[in-house]
Amino acid sequence: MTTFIKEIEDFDLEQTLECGQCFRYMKLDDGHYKVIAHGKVLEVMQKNNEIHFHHTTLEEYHDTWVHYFDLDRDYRGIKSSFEEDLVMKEAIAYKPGVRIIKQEVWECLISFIISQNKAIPHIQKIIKNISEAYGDYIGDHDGEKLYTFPTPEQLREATEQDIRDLKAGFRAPYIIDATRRVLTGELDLHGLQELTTEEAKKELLQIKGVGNKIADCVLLFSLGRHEVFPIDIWVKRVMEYFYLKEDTKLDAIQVYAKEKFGRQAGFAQQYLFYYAREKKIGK
DNA sequence: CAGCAGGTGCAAG
DNA sequence: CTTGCACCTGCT
Repeated sequence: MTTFIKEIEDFDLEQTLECGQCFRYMKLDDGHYKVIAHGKVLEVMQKNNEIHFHHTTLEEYHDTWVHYFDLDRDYRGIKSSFEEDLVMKEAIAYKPGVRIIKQEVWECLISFIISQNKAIPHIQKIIKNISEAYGDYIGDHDGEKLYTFPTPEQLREATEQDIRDLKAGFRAPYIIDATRRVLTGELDLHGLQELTTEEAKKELLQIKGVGNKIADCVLLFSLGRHEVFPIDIWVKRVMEYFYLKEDTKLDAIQVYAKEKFGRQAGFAQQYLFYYAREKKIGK
């Protein structure tokens, strides 16, 4: 175990972790981050274009973190493909170091089920509550015990009331439904990788509490379907404000975005989302 | 205290 | 098929 240093362009650790796509990270006083993913706690920091992965190995870096942070992809090329669009150019210039994290499918699904009608700190709190109650202990931070996000098997005995008590509120039955579907084999999480985007989305939409937006988030943030364009309230606002100039139905925004951004739409979504949320565009 | 937040299900038109 | 509203919870 040692520190592994990677030099990289077009990547900003803070922007990538805090752009709203993932929830299990902590910023430390010294600017380091702790990230919980893949059953591990990663301590990581950025110094200019160097990323320092602490207490890890070259092997773990290659097996886990390079994929998690999407470090093999050419973001320079992706960004330049958008830059003739002046809105995109502005959004990219604002947070040029965002990358799309590749999360574990199960955790991503439950995280975005929880996200509905909630702000990020609340989402993080509920995920933490569920992890502490059902996940595995994986270490300490500042006197606090850290836990993995529980597997469907670990959630097997949880009742709706149990989950409700962890502050999940009306989302509790949705989480129970997702767990049940995975445990019975009705939903094959691993199998989603093999399906087309359209087929995988259809599977995800079977789950109670999963609609268009959450299904798209799972497709983009855990299944690597970079052509999907999740539309939440901020993306709706930013699209209406800069492009459509009037109140527009989600379906129509979807069509417009697909037309405009093509198979890279997911990346465009993330730059636009972050820009809109930070600048409170259209609010 | 009422209103609202990174949506969705459900009942009514 | 489209629209409007309730929904846990916690913060303003």
